[in-house]
Amino acid sequence: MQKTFYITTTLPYVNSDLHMGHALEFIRADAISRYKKLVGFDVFFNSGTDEHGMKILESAKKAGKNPQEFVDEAFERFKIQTKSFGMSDDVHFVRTTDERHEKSAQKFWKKVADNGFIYKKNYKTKYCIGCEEEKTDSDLVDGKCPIHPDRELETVDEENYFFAFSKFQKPLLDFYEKNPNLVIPDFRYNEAIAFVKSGLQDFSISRLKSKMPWGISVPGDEEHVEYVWFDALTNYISTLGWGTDDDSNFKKYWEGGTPTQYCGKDNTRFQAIMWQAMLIAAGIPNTYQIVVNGHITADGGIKMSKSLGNVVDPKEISAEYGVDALRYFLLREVSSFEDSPFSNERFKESYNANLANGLGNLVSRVMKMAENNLDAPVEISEREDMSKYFSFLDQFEITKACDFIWAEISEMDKFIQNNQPFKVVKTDKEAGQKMISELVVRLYSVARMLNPIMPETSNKIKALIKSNKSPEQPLFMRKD
RNA sequence: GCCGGCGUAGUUCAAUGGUAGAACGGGGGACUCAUAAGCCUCAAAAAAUGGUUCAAUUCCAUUCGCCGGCACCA
Repeated sequence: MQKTFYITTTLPYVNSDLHMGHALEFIRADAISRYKKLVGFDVFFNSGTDEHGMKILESAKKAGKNPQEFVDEAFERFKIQTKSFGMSDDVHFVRTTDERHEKSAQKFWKKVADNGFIYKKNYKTKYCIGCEEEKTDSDLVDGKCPIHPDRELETVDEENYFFAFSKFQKPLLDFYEKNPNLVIPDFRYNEAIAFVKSGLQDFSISRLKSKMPWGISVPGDEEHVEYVWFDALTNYISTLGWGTDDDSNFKKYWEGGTPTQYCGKDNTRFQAIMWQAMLIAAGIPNTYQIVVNGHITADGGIKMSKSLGNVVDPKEISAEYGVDALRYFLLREVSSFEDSPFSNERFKESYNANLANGLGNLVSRVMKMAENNLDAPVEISEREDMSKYFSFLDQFEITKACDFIWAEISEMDKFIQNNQPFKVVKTDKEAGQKMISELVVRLYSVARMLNPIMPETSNKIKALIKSNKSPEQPLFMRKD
């Protein structure tokens, strides 16, 4: 039977547009998904939108829409935006307002409750009337709302459901012990373990429907809805039909594979700790691996922010330079695990150096020689060994995998310079043709390796080779 | 405050107890198949102080600077 592979992104809160960090996460997961397909896995790639909660309710109200209408429109925008990232066509989008997800999430709640890990108790929190929202201790400055320091904070005291998170300290630590590669990179794993070691407190996981109706009803209690994060995290298995009549995908891809999750570093706690505890609580196998990305910063490692005017929108990059160029930068120039800077200047420099002058120019020079000097397209065998390249991807070292490809590009340029097939072919046709054919074979292998990284470009190069044509337009036009 | 990490050419990153590598950017050169691309070549770096050592960029300590983690942020 074909081996299966499951991979997921986190679900962006559908309230706002996708930013560069989302592009990074989505494109990384997409690249890994394509790589697994390339090496023969049956892949289930999950992504989608988180659509419940107070903030969405408020945004909908502001826009004068009912929340369902609001999230429906937002989801359409989301889908269009992911197109500009070059996501695979077969990605499964889950929405937390899907009926299927709601059923699954309720079933999950019930399971955790049946296992004795959900209970009711009073929940006290502080509420700022100025902001009209609950405040946590970390929101407060000197015990006051930083936005409305003159107003007294109200204490909210209501009955809520709680998740018995504290009972999972030992189970989690045991699980971590047995799975030393759960979280990549290791320094993020260390942070998560340190957090669990410092002690866990139970969490409130519901809200009173009378105050916040936009959520999934708590099974057996119509007065409450599930608090967003408890609901949202279950998407990773609801998308596979867990807890529904047809859970064959869950069995096939989650239980039968190595479920892998991508997330940003701000999300480590949710994915590596809470979600894992929830899975244990429900008696469901844990995630196999969690890959944590760094953040995209502006030049100088500072935060991107509207007020500083240094925000770079992935949609705009994609529109100006093409989807594959955006993918290239995020997969090669952005560190696989650490924070990395992104600016228009950096992007353009890298684009010109590596895509226009590097890859694009090489395709033109090789294929021009082939077109002019070979009588027929070169026969290609797809059997050659690419294990070294693949081994980087197995470790999610995507930048190193790209370095490997570009090292080959550079080798080919040097080969042409040193051996001058364009000259040889004039004096010794056979020898020249042989060299050119070899170059075409090597170019094809570059195209194969590019498949997960730059799928469109990969296909274009393969098509040129199969028809023995040079590109009519440069693959990547130089930008000045 | 506590814990962890980092500080290397203009920039982004490597490696290493014994001559510090690369890429981009900058200077120069020969060539021409190619997108004035490619190739060759030159200049250019270890935050500071002290210690261990025959030898420290690497190990240790201190100072300075930066970053991350320290729970309801979905």
